[in-house]
Amino acid sequence: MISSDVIRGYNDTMILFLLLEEPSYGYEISRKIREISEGRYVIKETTLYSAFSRLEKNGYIESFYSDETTEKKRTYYRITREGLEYYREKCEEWYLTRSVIDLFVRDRKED
Amino acid sequence: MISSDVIRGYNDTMILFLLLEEPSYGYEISRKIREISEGRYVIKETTLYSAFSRLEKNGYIESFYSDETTEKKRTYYRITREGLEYYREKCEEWYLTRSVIDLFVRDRKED
DNA sequence: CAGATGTACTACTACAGTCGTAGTAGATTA
DNA sequence: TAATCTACTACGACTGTAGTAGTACATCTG
Repeated sequence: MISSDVIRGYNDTMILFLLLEEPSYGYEISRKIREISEGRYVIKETTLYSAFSRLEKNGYIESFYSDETTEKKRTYYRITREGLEYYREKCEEWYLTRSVIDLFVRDRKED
Repeated sequence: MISSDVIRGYNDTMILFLLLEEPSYGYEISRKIREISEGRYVIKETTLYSAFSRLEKNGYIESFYSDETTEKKRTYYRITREGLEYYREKCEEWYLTRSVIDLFVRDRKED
């Protein structure tokens, strides 16, 4: 399992990625991350909800309640225009970061 | 410029990578990181020195002073067996992490 | 029918790594 | 002689994540 200290800074990006597809809520996001990563990464609840509030505070996502009264009371989130913009920036940043770290991560001595 | 929150957790790995080549010291490590990354990443002094002390505390590097008395007083570091081990683990972790983040970083909607 | 499990959160505390700022001090270059 | 380079150390602050705990309702299982 991946230590989340490594993914730090990309939880927000993953959440936004999933919200691009459709509005969603905590538990579903969590489940999708686990599924997409095939269990390699499982986001902690605290991390997830603190990410939600941070993203909302920054205007990258908006919360709302489902119209259907039959449904369980839960908070849904949808991505905003600013959120999409931010997501794209993070993607660019990721390519750059990945290229830099790749330079330092390879075997040098074989002993 | 890359946000250092992203590389967080890989500063140690970069330092160890450079120490694999030869023992070195703060300023040189800093310079090499800047050079290798072609200026895309510049490690902060405070980050660097706190990484040194953390790595030494964990037994991944050892400090020593140069024999040459003519040389400027500076602390050198060399990587230990445990450091090499740790470096290898971080490399493996990186490949895994990279593969996971890659799944969430790609354009989904083109609007 | 009860109890376990799944869903959907909230609250609070703690910590590690990084940042910003500042300061020291000797060596080299202009 | 001043500016820049080298080689650090100290301190306080911030952010994101972790850990722990608790609430509450729904659904499945024996």
